Amino acid sequence: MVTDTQLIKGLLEGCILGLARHDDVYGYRMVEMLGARGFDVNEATVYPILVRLENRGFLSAEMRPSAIGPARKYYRLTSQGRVYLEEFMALWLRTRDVVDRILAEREGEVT
Amino acid sequence: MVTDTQLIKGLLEGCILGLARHDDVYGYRMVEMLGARGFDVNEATVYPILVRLENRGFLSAEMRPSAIGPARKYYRLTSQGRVYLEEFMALWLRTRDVVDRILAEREGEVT
DNA sequence: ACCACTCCTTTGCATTGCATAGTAGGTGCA
DNA sequence: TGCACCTACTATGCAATGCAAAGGAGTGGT
Repeated sequence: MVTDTQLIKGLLEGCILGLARHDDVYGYRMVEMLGARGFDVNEATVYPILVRLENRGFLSAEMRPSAIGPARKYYRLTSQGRVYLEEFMALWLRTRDVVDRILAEREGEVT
Repeated sequence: MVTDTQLIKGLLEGCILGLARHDDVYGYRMVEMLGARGFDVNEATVYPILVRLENRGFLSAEMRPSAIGPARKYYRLTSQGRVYLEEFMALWLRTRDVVDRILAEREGEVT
């Protein structure tokens, strides 16, 4: 499982917004989804991020009853959140390419 | 310039090891190299990382005189450091792919 | 009554990047 | 000599993040 605490700093926020892009999702479900995709993260990691994203206006929340347990807090991406997600994705692509380039450099290519 | 404080957390360490992979490099030069590759980082960010990597045995240091200024502290990747760099690269590739997959998901692909 | 599962919340800590500031060696020009 | 200007490393303190640990509350099975 991909779980280096330092490596995923800052990535989770964007990934969580990404998960809520198409459908409303509740926190516990996000933990499961992230795990299924390779991010073995803790609930105590995801929930504070959701609170933060809601406070910043990137997610809106709504409680809905569940048939099999306590009520769920469904999160929906706001229009502001959509803009922020776009910015995050652009930043991610650039950062990703910089790292890839540095790690791929061979002898003699150094400048 | 790619400079989201949170996004690059944990990435810099591996990138710095990567820069010292083929040739001995001194700290000030690394700041320049990172900047040239798209990471606009501060000296106060790079030097503590170098100290940390040296203490952990991943880099070895040696002072050498310079023709144009004060002596430079050249860092060389140790065999331990080489192993650690390999591990970092593997972790990076996995993490990168997970993020890419989450951000690329379209409606209906959600599970 | 007890346990397991689901779902959310809070507290406190370790790690990291970095702004800020300081120290110091060397060159070149007046 | 004095001074400006690079080069190069070091130290302090803060903010943001992930997360271990713990708890609470709802539901269903035995």
